[in-house]
Amino acid sequence: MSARRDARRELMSAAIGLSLDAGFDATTVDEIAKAAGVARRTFFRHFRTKEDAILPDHDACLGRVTEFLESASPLRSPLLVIADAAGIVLDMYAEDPETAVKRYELTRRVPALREWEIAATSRYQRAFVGYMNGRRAKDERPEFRLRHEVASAAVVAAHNHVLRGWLRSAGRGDVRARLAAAISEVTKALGPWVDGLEAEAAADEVMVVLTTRRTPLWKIAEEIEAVTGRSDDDPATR
Amino acid sequence: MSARRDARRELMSAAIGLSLDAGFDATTVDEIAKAAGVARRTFFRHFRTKEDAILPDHDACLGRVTEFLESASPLRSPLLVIADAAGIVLDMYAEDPETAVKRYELTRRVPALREWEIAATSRYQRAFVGYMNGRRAKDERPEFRLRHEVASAAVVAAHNHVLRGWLRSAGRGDVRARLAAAISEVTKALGPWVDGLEAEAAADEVMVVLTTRRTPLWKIAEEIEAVTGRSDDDPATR
DNA sequence: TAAGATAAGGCACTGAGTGACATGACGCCA
DNA sequence: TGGCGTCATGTCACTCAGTGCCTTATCTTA
Repeated sequence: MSARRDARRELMSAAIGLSLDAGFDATTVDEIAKAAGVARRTFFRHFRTKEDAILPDHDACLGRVTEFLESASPLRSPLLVIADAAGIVLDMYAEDPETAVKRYELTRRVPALREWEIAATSRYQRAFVGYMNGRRAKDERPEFRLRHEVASAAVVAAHNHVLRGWLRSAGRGDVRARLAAAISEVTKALGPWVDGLEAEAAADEVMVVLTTRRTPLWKIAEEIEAVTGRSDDDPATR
Repeated sequence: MSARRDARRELMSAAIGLSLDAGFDATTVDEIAKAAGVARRTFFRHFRTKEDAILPDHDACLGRVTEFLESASPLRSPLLVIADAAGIVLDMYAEDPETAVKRYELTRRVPALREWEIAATSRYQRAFVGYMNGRRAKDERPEFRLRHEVASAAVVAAHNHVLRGWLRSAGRGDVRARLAAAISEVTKALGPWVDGLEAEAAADEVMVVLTTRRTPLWKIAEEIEAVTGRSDDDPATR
């Protein structure tokens, strides 16, 4: 089992190293396998394609994202939930800045890798749309569908923008903070529009707050804010 | 010259037909070429990849789009300009609904085609971002960059949403009208945010209107509306 | 009609990705 | 200790996309 992990890691770093050195297209799977000390066939046991060996494991990350979405509180604003989900993706990159920067260097240069990455981000976007539609499964008004598409695209765009900026700066600075800032910008513009009609309905909804006698008021307020996704300087609920 | 066009068309319809019939992956380039009555090598003179032969000519369309963007009036709202540019893409599909529906059927089933299409749409999105950044090249405030990314993503998402809906309905109904409606929705939400800071600056700008004595007032008003991208029921300028 | 350009054919080659089968390491149980 | 199943790996052979190079046909223009 540990041998397997090692082979995978060896193959990844060999693929990235050789591609940075000689170019992605000029690097063959044979060379990568040889450099990693395994057989060519083993390469394809670990990675579906050559691109797979270079880019981060979006399959696994998408799994974490969908899991997160499925277990997200139905009380929280959908827009904020998908924003948090985008944070999971960002974390994957932030976990290993050095490799992330190397990968970025390659995706900048190799069209095939760029397209592969774009396809991956679009899968996240589809997951976001699916989640938002699910949150309003009963109400299938087409206006909602459009807004969910646009909101998901906006969150993904903000995420990508922040990520690219961070990678261009060689992985320095606090990405998460920058994402939070960008998301708050997006939320400011899209929040009222996206949960506009839902907010109308929700305004009349009874909300049950379970807490203890001892809990300080500010903490209860904080909880409600986190769950409903609003804050006192939010124009929608001011 | 006409022979070339014919070969290209033959190859496309053969590729689409055979793929619909037997599946994209199970259809080889040899078979497509044979069905079109040309040599295998000729196929690759017309199309870079097998996917290329199935999907619409996004290269050409992207050319039209960038040309349109380059020649767009610098007075018009950037958001509306890219919305019109999205209309150009939609027109490509609307031009031949029957083929568009067939292609949609294939992209739904074949991951490789889906990813190809996604990569194509992302190129449009990059063009939109480039255009918007160009419009504000002097002002490089990062807030703008983010907003341009989000706005472009939103327009593309709206376009794709409308396009998919139309294709699912087998190409019936007025796509352009639906796109206009969706874009107006998006503009409602994003307009003030996207050209927010520019609007502040533009509010003080002197505007020179060149017209003739005879031109009726309503026509001048129409021109100004078209050029500045606002209307009387637009909350931003109401 | 000759010359020159341009599209198409023929052919051989590289390299990604797959399927079938063999081997070798490791743990489990008798 | 020996037999057994499992799982990662290795070996070999194959298909097919995509490319380079050279040849052949066709069409244009002087």
